[in-house]
Amino acid sequence: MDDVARRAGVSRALVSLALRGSDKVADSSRRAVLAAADELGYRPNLAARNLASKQTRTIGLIINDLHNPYFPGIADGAHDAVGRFGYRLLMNSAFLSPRDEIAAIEMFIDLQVDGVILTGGMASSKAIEHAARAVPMIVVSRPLPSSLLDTVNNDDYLGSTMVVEHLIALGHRHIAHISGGPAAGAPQRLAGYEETMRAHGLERHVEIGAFTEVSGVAAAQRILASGRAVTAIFAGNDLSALGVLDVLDAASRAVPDVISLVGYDNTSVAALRHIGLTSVEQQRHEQGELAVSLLIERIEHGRTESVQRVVTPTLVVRGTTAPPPP
Amino acid sequence: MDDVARRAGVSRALVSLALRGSDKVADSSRRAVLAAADELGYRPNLAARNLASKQTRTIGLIINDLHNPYFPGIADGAHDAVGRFGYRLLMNSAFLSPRDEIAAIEMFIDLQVDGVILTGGMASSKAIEHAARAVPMIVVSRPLPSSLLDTVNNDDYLGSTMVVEHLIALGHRHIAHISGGPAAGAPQRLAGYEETMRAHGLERHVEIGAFTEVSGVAAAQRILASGRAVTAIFAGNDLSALGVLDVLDAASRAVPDVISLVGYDNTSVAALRHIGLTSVEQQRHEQGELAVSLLIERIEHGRTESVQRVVTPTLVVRGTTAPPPP
DNA sequence: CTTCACTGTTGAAGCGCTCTAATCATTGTG
DNA sequence: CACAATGATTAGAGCGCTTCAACAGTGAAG
Repeated sequence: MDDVARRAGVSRALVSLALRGSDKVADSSRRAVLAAADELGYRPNLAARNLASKQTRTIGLIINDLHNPYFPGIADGAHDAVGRFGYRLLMNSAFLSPRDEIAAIEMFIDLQVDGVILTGGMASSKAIEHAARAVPMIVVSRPLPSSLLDTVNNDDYLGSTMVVEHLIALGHRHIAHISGGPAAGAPQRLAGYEETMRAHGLERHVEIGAFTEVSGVAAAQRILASGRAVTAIFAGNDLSALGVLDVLDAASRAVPDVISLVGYDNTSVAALRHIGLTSVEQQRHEQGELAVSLLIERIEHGRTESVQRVVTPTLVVRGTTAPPPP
Repeated sequence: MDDVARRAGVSRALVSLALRGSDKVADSSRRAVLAAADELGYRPNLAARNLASKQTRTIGLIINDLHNPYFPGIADGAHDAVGRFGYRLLMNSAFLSPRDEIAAIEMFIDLQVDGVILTGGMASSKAIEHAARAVPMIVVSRPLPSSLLDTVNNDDYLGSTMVVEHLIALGHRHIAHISGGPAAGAPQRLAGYEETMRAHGLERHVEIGAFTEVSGVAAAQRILASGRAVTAIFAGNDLSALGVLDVLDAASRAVPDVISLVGYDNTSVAALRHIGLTSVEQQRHEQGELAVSLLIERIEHGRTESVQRVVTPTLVVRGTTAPPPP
């Protein structure tokens, strides 16, 4: 920076101001500084800048599982929003391990990021709240009520009722649900299913599974083995729906002619033509954007009371749902 | 840090040494420092540490496209290796934009990371080489020969010959290839296909596409429309294979009974039971690990001559390949 | 005893920036 | 023409750590 100052014939302080676009720098000096910096190939050292200014204009995003096609949409939204606010994004993954998840949060805190977005995740709420004391934090796609942090979630209950209403409107009466058990959002989806079925006076049929392909396979096999005349299956998420799809295929139950199938999350796999799974879009892009703007409120306007935002999902109808056979 | 020093009854310098596990700290002092740090909940400021020590023990990983299921495997490998070397990983995405890709690299340089791993990517080799002058860099899964950086790639030529040999061994003679055009690795896969076909005296049938689902759809339609008696299709990657699968399905050409289909990359989608696509595993975990250790060689042992490592792929046979119909 | 070689510890000088308060230059005002 | 007001610039302290050279303290060797 001294070199740039010398070359531009100004002081180091002015170089600092000019480079950050201060309006109290004369146009002539600004041009001289910019030219000198360019000629010297000067790039400011962020560590020094962060240290001196005590802020990084950086937001840390922790992706729970890189292999899960659900999360990239959130990252996209965050990326777009962050750019608008003049911040930058730094990412890390929890690599599906609560240990690594906490390590990622702590690393961001040590790096002095201005805020942290945590997606999904399995770390204990105690550990997360502890971290939230050290940095503005928002948890996305995991219902985690806390007075210390904000949350953004899709309305899983509503999304679930939309699925069931769709199936009922098609004429289905025997609809089974494969629940994700205790996984994030699963209880809400289960509740939506149960309430809607009850409201329509229909009998419920729930299999407890998980949000994985194999659990979908197992649950589908149990449903077939039960002998009950199910005409539609509402899987807790897309991945388990794919497991179901495979079982139905192997058992020669045509989808959707004999059995309709619905997933949840509207992941890229569901959108593949060859799969064409009816699913629920959680507005991930919007969730990501919302997370950033809520974080900025805390960072720049010092908000401290916690906010829980809910986003409205939409049903994406594809080829796996149709009226039941006569 | 001063607080910790005071509480432990030592100097700040010794706190620094103790916290970093120096062996020239008396056990008693070390315990005192650790206890004091713990009681005070002290966490060192990384910006300050990086600034003072001029190293970050951090490696930056740039994922070309978060939506592409190919990349997480590399990240996993890098994550594992980085831990073994006592470094930490920081990630960013190129969000499929050459602009953002360069921005991500520059951000890492500004943050003074010790090394950068670039996966895939579309930035110009000139821009990448320019960045490689500022920080040790390695490019993974993109053939980019340069004396300024290292590369790790899967042997696409070999993988491609393995696919063709597999199909020929099954009895296929009329094998079409859908090329990824100029995409990373595509020319090598094309060459492997052409050479192997030629070596066996078989006629080649190449459709130029891209590494996307829609391009697979278009190419498959062209193949069917050509009227040539193709019994096997080797798609350039899994995604385009899925497009092919859908077209074959719609045209009632049973896979693999009538037509065999092979992809490339062995992504998680190929592994889904319902898809079960025969594909080529690029040893992504190994590529990620290798990238880190090559980077460490540059960082810690000052290696400057460039290294190009090639990893041997393996064929993963699943349900989409079988002997051709009689 | 003195000397020497360690081991353990510390004071102080930076690392490369930002930011406050002070200074300098210029213009407008009475 | 002095003076205030405004705008542009700068000196220098400081951010929280590392690191180097210097310094005690200790026990072995002479």
